[in-house]
Amino acid sequence: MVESAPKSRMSGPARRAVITAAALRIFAEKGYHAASLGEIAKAAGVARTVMYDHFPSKRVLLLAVLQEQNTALVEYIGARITGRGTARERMRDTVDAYFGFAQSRPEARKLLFDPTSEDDPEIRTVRWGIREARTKAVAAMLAQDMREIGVDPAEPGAEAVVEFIITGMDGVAQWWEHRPEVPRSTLVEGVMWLLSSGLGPRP
Amino acid sequence: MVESAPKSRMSGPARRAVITAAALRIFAEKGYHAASLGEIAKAAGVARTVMYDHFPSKRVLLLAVLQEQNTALVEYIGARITGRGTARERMRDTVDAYFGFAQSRPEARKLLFDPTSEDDPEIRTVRWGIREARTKAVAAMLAQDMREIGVDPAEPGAEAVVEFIITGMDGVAQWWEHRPEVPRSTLVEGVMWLLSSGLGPRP
DNA sequence: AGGTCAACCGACACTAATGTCGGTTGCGCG
DNA sequence: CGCGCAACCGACATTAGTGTCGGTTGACCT
Repeated sequence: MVESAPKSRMSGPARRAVITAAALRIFAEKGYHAASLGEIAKAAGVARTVMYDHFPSKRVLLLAVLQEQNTALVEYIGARITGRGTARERMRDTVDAYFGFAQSRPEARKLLFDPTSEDDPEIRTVRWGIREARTKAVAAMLAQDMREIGVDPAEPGAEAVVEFIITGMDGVAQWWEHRPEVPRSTLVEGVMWLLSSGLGPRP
Repeated sequence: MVESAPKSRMSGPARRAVITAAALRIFAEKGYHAASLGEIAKAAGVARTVMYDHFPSKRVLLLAVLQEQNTALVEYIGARITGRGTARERMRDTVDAYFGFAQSRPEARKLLFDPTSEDDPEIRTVRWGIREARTKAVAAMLAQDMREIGVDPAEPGAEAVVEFIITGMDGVAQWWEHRPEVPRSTLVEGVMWLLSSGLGPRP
């Protein structure tokens, strides 16, 4: 054989990591259906059929990537939220941590939170669970503030506001990808400003 | 032939309308790639190949649906925004009109504004244009308010806030689909409350 | 050293989708 | 009435993607 390229043979876990990394990129860029295993395999530097030595199907591969990135998110946010300081300080830290995650892992943010209309029921369920976990976390943070100003966090209007805030943050994160020169602190200030005083005068 | 079902033969425009209506539903439900022409044809009550007598390709069909729904949106919002009243009143009317659109045409909202990662460049361009038009409209509305409170609408922080508001509204609209019993006015009040005073005391 | 396990791959079968072609038939219009 | 256009359809060609199978070979372990 005139073979020249010494394709490195990796250990199972190492190869799996390479594959999930490639899959994250491709899935985030094209969406689940438009992404093909062949393309992901190519990006991971292996033949297409090798995929099946590591993951039983494309669907399971996506689910693995989702789980992986979700734990990465939890670790990322958790590591930066000490839980110290006033409610406002903790909120600010959380907002900042979320933008930090969006900055350092844009594909992960996209894959985890962009509302792509998916037909597969299990995928739908998993993604909804991830999204809901985030919603709950934010709602819990805001519940205290709301009670203090005399608003029942369980009332529909309050829930809607929580959704507003969460998806609004995502929107800012998306927008940020097109304007990476804007410093993170500017985003945090803008969000905190709106959250604390609406369109009223800036403090 | 023992044919019994008298499949009605429609005029060209009428059939096209049926097809785009079906396509809107299926595209919104499954996304572009997961939706198949066969399925849409079935929903429209015709054989699959009839699709090609009315639209040259699946891609063009989607673009047609997008244009159609976008003009529907513009008409819907435009018809409800008189432009009279104070800035706050107009803003309230706009928010209400948007939720009205989301309520009466949930699939259209989904198709037009959910950020699905699409690979086709032309589709991407069209959808981005639609989204940007909405952003511009909102930014123009808010510019006046911002100037009045001493904020330059062109500064990055202000832009980010506009993105926050727009995607936040979308988030509320999505959430509303799961809680349709909540009256529209509650959503409008919630949004207006946050926009005018943040998480401060409700007026 | 040599044997075993797993990483790796090419060829194949299968499915589902898009798009084409030729033909048929209902409906409007002179 | 009859003529023609266009709405409609079934059969086909083609492509692209998923998942399977058998075989090869490198690396580790005793």
